[in-house]
Amino acid sequence: MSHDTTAVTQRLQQFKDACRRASIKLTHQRLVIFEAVARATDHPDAEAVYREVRKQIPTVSLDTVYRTLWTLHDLGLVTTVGLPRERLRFDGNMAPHHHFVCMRCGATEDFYHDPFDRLALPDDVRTLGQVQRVQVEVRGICQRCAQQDSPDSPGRNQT
Amino acid sequence: MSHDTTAVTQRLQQFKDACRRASIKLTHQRLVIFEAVARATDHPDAEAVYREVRKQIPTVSLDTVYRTLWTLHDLGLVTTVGLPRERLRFDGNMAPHHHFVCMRCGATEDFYHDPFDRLALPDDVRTLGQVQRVQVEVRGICQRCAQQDSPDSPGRNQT
DNA sequence: CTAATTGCAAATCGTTTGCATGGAC
DNA sequence: GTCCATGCAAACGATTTGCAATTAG
Repeated sequence: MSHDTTAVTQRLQQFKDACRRASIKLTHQRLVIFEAVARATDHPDAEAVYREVRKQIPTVSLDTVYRTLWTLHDLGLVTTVGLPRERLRFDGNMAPHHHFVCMRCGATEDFYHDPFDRLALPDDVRTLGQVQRVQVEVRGICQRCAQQDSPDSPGRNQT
Repeated sequence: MSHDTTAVTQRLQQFKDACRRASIKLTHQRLVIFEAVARATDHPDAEAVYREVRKQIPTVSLDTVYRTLWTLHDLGLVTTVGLPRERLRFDGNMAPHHHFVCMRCGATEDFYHDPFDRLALPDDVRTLGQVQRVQVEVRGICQRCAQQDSPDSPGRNQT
């Protein structure tokens, strides 16, 4: 299972353009790493990308993969599932609620909105598995971070 | 800012009951730790809970906090933000999409559903910060894990 | 009294960093 | 030729584990 091939090709071009614009070097490893994440549909962790990339570049190092993934993230070409650079967080609120997550500082605010508590799921989701809970995740920049628009945590802040 | 006090008291009772039912010991540290997470609204990490608990039990150890939080998680009294025991995952799919996340194995599947791409946010969310993206997170147990209903990863699987 | 739980210290594992070499521009 | 990017190895930090002492039931 992979994303539409044309889409990937298109995104490859996007990547090259982005490199030129950001004037960072378009290296072989970067290209292969980007292709690996762009093609993947399973939200791979760094190790998984590493394994994939090694098929083409047996000498890549894991840290290059990490560095490149963050670079792609900074270019806005890749996202993280959940919060980037996060540690384990616990939530003692068992009532139905939703989250506003600050992509800069990681602050996570609860909010309540009944309509979101009873979203109608499309049927094909049911085929994926047995649903336990549905939550809306709003990503953005929180008030505090938005104000001190000066870099709170420089770089790595896109979506 | 803390949750409704009555609610917390109520949950404390729930906790005691849960302990009895699960026949695990109701220790002082467990009680205080539970109260700390139940009262918190900021999705604390283990360290934050630890700091809070130390105010009442200066001798607790951080690992007891971790162990207890997982116990609470297993009892279904506490959730994690994002996936429990997760590592950093990347997502190369920049098109609007949503996630089905398996709470047992961590597999994350994309799904597409236009209506979810244009959910109307309640106004009070705007006050929290500048919104960048809205995503629906469906938590559950994926097909594969549901089938092999035998413990794939024993314990730590509720929501 | 017994088995579960705690606190401590050491181990583990994912991720990051410093530095010298190599490669893109 | 210059400076950025890579690979290596070592550092780091969050989380987990083994073990002996302690305590709830």
